[in-house]
Amino acid sequence: MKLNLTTQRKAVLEILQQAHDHPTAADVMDRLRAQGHLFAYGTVYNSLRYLTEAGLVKELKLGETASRYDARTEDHHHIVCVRCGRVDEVTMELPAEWLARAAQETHYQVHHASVVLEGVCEECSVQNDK
Amino acid sequence: MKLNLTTQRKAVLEILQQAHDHPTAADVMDRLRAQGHLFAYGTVYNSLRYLTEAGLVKELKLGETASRYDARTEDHHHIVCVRCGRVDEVTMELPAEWLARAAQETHYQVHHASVVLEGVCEECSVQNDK
DNA sequence: TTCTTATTTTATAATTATTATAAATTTAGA
DNA sequence: TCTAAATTTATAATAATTATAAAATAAGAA
Repeated sequence: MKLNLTTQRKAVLEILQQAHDHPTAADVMDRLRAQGHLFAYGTVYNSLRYLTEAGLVKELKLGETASRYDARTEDHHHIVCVRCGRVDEVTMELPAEWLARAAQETHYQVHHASVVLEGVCEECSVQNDK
Repeated sequence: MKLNLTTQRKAVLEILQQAHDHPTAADVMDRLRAQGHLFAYGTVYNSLRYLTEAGLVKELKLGETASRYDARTEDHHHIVCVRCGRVDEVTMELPAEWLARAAQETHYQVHHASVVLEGVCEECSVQNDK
């Protein structure tokens, strides 16, 4: 499958590559608009799906209602601040030994692991340090 | 806050306690109907939220479109079969040392961890063992 | 018990995130 | 340049869930 990066797909990808947070489709839409790009909503979703299937971005389902998107495609985990909703990366991998034991316990072939941590980010715990 | 278990809330709770899988709201609705209970959809959602807030059940957001519910309230993780969608429990805890390192890396106070594994369940890998 | 108030259920409408559809536009290759 | 394929657009549809307001039920005070 050859890659077909149209103007709108490229613009969406660039938004994600420049983003330090993990924007939702609606966030991407807003940022495109801020750059003067007025694409159809469907096109943004379509682009996000295309880029995801092409392996250029990852779709994150962190238990919120909306998916988030991430241009960092190396496998990694996430941590969500329960106060402000901010999402950060966790680059550490789960111990292979732990995964092996999980496979043993469940009798599954384990292909993939995703960890979502919850906690309070540094900013929030400084602000509200009661 | 005192617990107010109405007929409908009790019925929903019992469905979840008897379930070996991890039913969605729609599944719960179906099983209630199969028992002759015809509650309003909103009531089922309302009951699920009530029971969740009361700590009697847990809401699982595993990256599918619909939430699943679990009457097992001890903290545990889940594994999803990518072939058949079945969900099983993983009772092993993450190593405290791993969580501590994650806290250090992210500068978060980590409150909670949830692991979702993906793989192929025993049945599916036997069936389709190409 | 009866009256009053609070809680809950019900039916329905509204909302949110997302996907589907069909026409119009753009792109690419013959 | 012509034709076919792919893509964008605008809009409608869908799925899961929440909100609303009226009706029903439960609980407490008199």
